[in-house]
Amino acid sequence: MSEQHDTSPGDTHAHRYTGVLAQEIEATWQARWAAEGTFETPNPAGSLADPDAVGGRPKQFILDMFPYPSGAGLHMGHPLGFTATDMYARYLRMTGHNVLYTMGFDAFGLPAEQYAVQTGQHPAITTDQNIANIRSQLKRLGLSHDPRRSISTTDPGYYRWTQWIFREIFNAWFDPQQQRARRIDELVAEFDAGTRSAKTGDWSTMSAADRLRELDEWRLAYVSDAPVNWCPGLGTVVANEEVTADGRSDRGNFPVFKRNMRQWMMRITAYADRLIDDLDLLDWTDAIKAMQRNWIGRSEGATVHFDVSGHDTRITVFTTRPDTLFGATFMVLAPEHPLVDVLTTADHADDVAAYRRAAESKKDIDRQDETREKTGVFTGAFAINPLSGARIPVWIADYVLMGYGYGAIMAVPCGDQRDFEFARKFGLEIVAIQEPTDGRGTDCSTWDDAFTGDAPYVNSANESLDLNGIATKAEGVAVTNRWLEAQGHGHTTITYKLRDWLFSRQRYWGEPFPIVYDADGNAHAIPAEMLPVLLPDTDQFSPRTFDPDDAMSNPESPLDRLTDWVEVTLDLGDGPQVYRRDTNVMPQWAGSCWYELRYLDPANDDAFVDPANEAYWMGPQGPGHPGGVDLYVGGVEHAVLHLLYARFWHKVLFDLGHVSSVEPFHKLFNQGYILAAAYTDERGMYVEASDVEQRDGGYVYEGRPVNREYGKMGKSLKNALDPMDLCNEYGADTLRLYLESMGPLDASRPWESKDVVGVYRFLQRVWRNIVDEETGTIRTLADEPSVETLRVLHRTVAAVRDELDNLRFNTAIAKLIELNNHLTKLGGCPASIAEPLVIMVAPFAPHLAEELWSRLGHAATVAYEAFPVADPQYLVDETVEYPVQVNGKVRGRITVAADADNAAVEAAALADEKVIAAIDGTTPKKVIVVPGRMVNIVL
RNA sequence: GCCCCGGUAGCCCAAUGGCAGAGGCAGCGGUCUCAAACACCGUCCAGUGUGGGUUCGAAUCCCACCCGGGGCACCA
Repeated sequence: MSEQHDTSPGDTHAHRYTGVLAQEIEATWQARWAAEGTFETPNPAGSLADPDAVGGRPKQFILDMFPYPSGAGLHMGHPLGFTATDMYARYLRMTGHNVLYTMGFDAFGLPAEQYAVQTGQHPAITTDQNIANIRSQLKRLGLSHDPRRSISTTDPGYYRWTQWIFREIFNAWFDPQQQRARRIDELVAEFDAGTRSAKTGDWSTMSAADRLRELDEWRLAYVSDAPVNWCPGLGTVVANEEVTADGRSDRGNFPVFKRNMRQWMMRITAYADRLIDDLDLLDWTDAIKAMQRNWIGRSEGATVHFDVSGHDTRITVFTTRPDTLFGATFMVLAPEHPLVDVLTTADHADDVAAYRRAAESKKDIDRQDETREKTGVFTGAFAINPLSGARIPVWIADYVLMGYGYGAIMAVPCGDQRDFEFARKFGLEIVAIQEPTDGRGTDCSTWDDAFTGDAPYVNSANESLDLNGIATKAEGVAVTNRWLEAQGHGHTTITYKLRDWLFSRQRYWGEPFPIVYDADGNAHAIPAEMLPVLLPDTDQFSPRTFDPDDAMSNPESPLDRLTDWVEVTLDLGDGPQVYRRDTNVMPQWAGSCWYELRYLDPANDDAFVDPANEAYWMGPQGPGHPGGVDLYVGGVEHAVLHLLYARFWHKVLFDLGHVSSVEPFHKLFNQGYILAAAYTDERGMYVEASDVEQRDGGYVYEGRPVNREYGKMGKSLKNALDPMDLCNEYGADTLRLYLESMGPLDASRPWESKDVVGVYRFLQRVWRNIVDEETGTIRTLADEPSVETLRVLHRTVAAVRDELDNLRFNTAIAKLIELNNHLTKLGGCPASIAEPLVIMVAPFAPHLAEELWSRLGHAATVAYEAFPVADPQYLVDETVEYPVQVNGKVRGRITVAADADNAAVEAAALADEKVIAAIDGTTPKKVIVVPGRMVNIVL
């Protein structure tokens, strides 16, 4: 990978476009772009304002998911997305747009902290070094960023505003009637006026401390003592979204335990409906929308109350199938359900206690193993089915989860597979309440599984409710819900899988909370003018970590140790008092929840963004348009976490009047992964892919045969390639072109180093068609281009525009290669074609294009030259060749004038010799003429 | 198990329901070279995962299945 595609010493092509020349050209133009501020983008307002330069141009805000500045630098996935957005941004500039395009760094987080723990070096230092390194790598790729707008989430000038937004969220509540966030003082005013009742008591008689507690019940950011994901191996709690399906931490892969702890939460659940509903406003793929809908998990059904025999209490359940209530033959509580203690009879107490102990000790991962048999025990209690009046047994079982619905279910074994299995195992009653449509009959003892489809109801009537005869679930549900509501047994309900967002972490390298506690333990937000709360300096970066399996350990934040910092005297309005600082830090997601907004106005000290700049770059583009970034490109791995959190913050900012856009990211495009061959030895361990040799149709590593597979390029599969190595060998323009020509941007594709030479040859031919390889002078052809050449040119112009408008870089590149191949066959490029060619190449290979543009005699950059427009007269041919099919098989070809009508085409087809032979005297039943396409004769 | 995405030449990939091929790689033949590499010129290569259906006509639309990738999952 280190050899360069250079001319050998004896080569006479002194001016051939080689890897070495490419790098010289690239360095020259990168320096010039930086010196001239070529890609600085004007704002309508504020410190970057230049209203004249903004002009009447339409705007486009093109955004990449910003990278974590890893010590390893960029990996190949980064330039894949980044060059795609760069090509698009450059194209948009050449089509008259004011383009905002820049790059920042998501620089808080675990890796820098862990590196600091290992080396003793402060994470701020390594972070700065890594950012400097990545900036130079980005520069080498020729990305047309506005360098003035670059930010890092770790910069106090940035996280000041992250803390400020947290403060806004803390000082806001969600009004369920208006379905939006409002300021907390408006809630206080409603309480004072008596127009809204408090949740925890009578506001008018509450103590000051109780009133603070009441407000905490409403705040969008609040401290809660609730089950959280405690990860002893990391020494911190983590969010639901950071726990993998098998109950381990996303980072580090340590076991995670559910524990009650006092932690900061964000009330994202209040926004569940809007987060689902507003997906309809977005230009995202259905796949990503489905993932978000899935994660939020809105489920419509009913709450139903069951009386308990001999108790003055009711068991409340959530069900999506209230229409099957007549079939509820038992109930199941989660083992942790608070009613278990109340309901369990003396003779079942030992069994229940033993079962609860066993369930408690199980990790989530064990409880989620779906293949294992159902378990459970009877409590001895009986509930009353409100529809049938039947006495039904109450069990506990760990297939019912405390964290969903009410932690209790009504079991309808005939209509729910889990309940069916449970009933079969423990011999509980199964009654059919529908006549299954598959002919299995209504004797459930013969059934193999539950029946869940639409079917007429049977056995489903009491004195005041009759479902029998109804044939659809939808109607059955509606009728039952009306009855439940009328009888006071329940009501329609919507539940969500989405939980509130656990927002605090017991780490060092993150944003400190802008929160202090008074002597009574009440939380107070630090006034905006006192921000930022700087992350204090220390050389003890590590939280206390524990045995990964020690579920009962307790978090200890690194900031707890800094007693001088924790105790602080502030005047929050009641005179100077001693406060205790919050010692948590925010999760890494915080900084990425709003970074796109800071790009708009990065140096603003008065606001996180000037409203005029937000409205210009991200405001709604018309009625019904949600506003937001015009194009957001990044990996699908952020489908839930980042995108959900950022949407939530944006909506809060919208509700509070800080932004005009309803959504942050209008169009989202997910790039694919770069895959590469990876090799495993006989133990199944990955071996260094670059050291594997191909031999006799097999693959060998250190003399031993290895297996080839494909996987995402990266460290873990030992198949990573450094993009900078490619730049060193061929130059950045070749790398850019190769990455985007491999396939559509959203497809994952295997890297094949041997294929890179294809696009490299293309650039070499473009160069050779314009520049003499011996002398370095321009060698375009003086002759006017033929009509045929003009047709190729204008078809290419039209096609490249169309492909780029739709982000199809691979086919756009193919069209340019086609044009260039045509020119190569001519023996060179006619002078009048050179400029449109160079302009069209510019978005893809900007350095090469700048160099050619300059050599063609232009002093200014090509970056703002108008992209060619196709002349329609060259897009149509004078004649068209039609294939003529007889019964769907091509039997002949005719050439007719392009403007011939269908009758003329048909006549010409029927007159063709080969067609006449194929028809063989029969009279065609039908002749289909597809204008411009083909003729089909049906016999 | 459920939900997405994909399956076209040896490989990566194109193809508004209309002649299966735009582009690249590899292969093969040639030019250049003492020879090679680079470069250049030319050229071979399939019936679109499988089985049905709709249609004058299907890679494309519909149904079922197979394979690969991703997400969710005892969510009531």
